[in-house]
Amino acid sequence: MVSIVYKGKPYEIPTGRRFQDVVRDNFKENVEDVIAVSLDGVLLGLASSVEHGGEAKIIWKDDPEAVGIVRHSSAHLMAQAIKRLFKGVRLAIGPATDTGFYYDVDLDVSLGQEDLARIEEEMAHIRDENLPIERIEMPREEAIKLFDGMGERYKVELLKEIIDDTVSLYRQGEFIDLCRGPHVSSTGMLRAFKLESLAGAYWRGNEHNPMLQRIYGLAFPKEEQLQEQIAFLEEVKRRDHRRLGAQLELFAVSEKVGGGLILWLPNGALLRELIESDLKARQKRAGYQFVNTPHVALSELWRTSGHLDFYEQSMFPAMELEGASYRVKPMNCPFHTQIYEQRVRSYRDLPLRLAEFGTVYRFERSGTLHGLLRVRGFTQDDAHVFCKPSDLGAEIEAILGLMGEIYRQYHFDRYEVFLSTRPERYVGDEKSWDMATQALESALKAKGIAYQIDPGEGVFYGPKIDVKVLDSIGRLWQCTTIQVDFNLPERFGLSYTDGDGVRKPPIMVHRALLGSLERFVGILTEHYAGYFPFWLAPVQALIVPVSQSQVSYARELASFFSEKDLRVQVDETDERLGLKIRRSELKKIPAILVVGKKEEASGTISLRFAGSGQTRTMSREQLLAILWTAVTSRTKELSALSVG
RNA sequence: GCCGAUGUAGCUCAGCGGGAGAGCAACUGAUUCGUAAUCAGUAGGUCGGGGGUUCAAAUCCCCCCAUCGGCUCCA
Repeated sequence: MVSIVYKGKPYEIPTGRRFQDVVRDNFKENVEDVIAVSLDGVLLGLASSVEHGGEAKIIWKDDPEAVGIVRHSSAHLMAQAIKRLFKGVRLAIGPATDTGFYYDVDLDVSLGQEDLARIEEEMAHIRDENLPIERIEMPREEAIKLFDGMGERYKVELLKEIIDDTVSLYRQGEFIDLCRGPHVSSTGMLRAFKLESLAGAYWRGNEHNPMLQRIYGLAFPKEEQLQEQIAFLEEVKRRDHRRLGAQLELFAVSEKVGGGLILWLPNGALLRELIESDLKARQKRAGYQFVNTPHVALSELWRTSGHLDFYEQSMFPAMELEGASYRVKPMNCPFHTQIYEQRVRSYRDLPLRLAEFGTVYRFERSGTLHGLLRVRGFTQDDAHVFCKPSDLGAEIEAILGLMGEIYRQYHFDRYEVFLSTRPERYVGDEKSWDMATQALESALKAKGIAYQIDPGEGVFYGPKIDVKVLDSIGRLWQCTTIQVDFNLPERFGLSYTDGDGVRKPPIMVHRALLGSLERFVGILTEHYAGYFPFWLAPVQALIVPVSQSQVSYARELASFFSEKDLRVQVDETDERLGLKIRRSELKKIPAILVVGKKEEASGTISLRFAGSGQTRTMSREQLLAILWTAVTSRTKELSALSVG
């Protein structure tokens, strides 16, 4: 007998009794809605037996702990369905994910989309069979024999690595799987699941191991949550920058040019130019000087910098010409060290902040390319700050400040900060690493920025701060990176003369605020779902005459606004108003300026806000004031501005 | 790079051994229009590229390229 406290009341329970019975008979709760029990904070399935006393809490469907259990049980449900449909399948692992689960299986035939539907159907059958899910404990050796007999070699491999003498298995109907649990108490409790996609995955994530077939599914305790997730995925699809990029004519990739190489179309190039000139202005104000450097350099430079030792697999191969060997640049830093070297530097020159929109090329495996987000050629908003050790903290703080300022104007209100420490392969001594790491950490603390440690994720030459912004639908995107480097200055023999007349090596801080401009435009497109704020919109306003007779009035207005540096076009096509508005809406032009007989007679304009469809009539001067406010204030929604 | 899928008109897609098609976009004409699709007509394709099987290939097979979903990788 042990004592279990539930809702403040103690119950005397015999050991060995299953929690299912305890919940039903002792606690008098409806087992149907119970996912699991938490005993002193440890999750136990209803199929587990009572071993010791403690404080019990029931995990209901709505509880946050329920979701992981449901997903894990859904993975078992799918595995069972697959075993029924495909003979000779060998199961690998089937964990829960952020939105559902997956199971890796080894199968002689390759699965197709139709199989997914069949498996899902079979899962529904098993659900309807409402099979009880039982927990079985047995000696490890016995379990090995059992799975070996079933031909489940991956399970055997896993079992052989378990240290415990006793292992737990879960059984539902004819299906049995090695599993720590907990699980829901019957297959009938799994109501909300949907198979998503098929993928290849290496056994244990190692590319030298056999490739298994992975089936992804969504699973939630409740149907509404599943529907919400499906809606979210549709929203993600709607915002896909590749789709919007084509629709809004921002960028293209051409098979004839090559994968991962971006062609910026006029609209995208304009967007990029706006972002660049804003960045340039802000950085100049912050004491940066802009430089330009070439796209290739002698291989020797990359030898000196250490890239050929640590980074070669990401670099394009060498070009041999006139007995010299050249490489296309994967980074800008070595060039900036050479700009530093153009003069004898004194402590009075520091900090020296060299910035460049430097286009770099990195070889990415073909399967990893993805729109603007993963490319082979991209432009970094790069800079290198050369400074004295005593300046380091202030420089990092200044960078963090500049970063926050820039994020705000793109309506990224929240971001997460990661501090990456020394990786396995690194250059330099541990003492420098510790100093650099500490400098980053204290700058974060001084700025009051919360951060997480990312152990071993630093760059080979130093620790770094990575910043990921949260977009408007809650996704994280890596943008800013700030890396401290004691190594490169040493490799290139950089120095400055200090106040005491001694030559000392400077510290170099590598930093990119937006990261890559390609990537950032991709992120922005998804963040804004293609509805760029007024100051960024490639075409800011489209003047639409109601009929051809207002074309000259429309042209007159167009030159009025163009002279005030607004990007305005006139739709002169001989179409109905409805169609012209529709086309403008599809292009996501923020302001539609409708002019008909009435407007022409009164010298006014009817402003229609894209998206919302609201309209408001006003004079050209009033409109100009609104539009200019939208530009200077970086307003997200034009309609949010009230008439001045 | 690996696993799977896809590649047909500018875009979205149907056709899957025997006439290369639809809608939208484009162009021409009619219409002169009041806030998300006016009507009619015209033109548009080496069916991703190459090789093979076949009397005959968009369709079947092989190789390559690109894209998509993953895996791995992402200093």
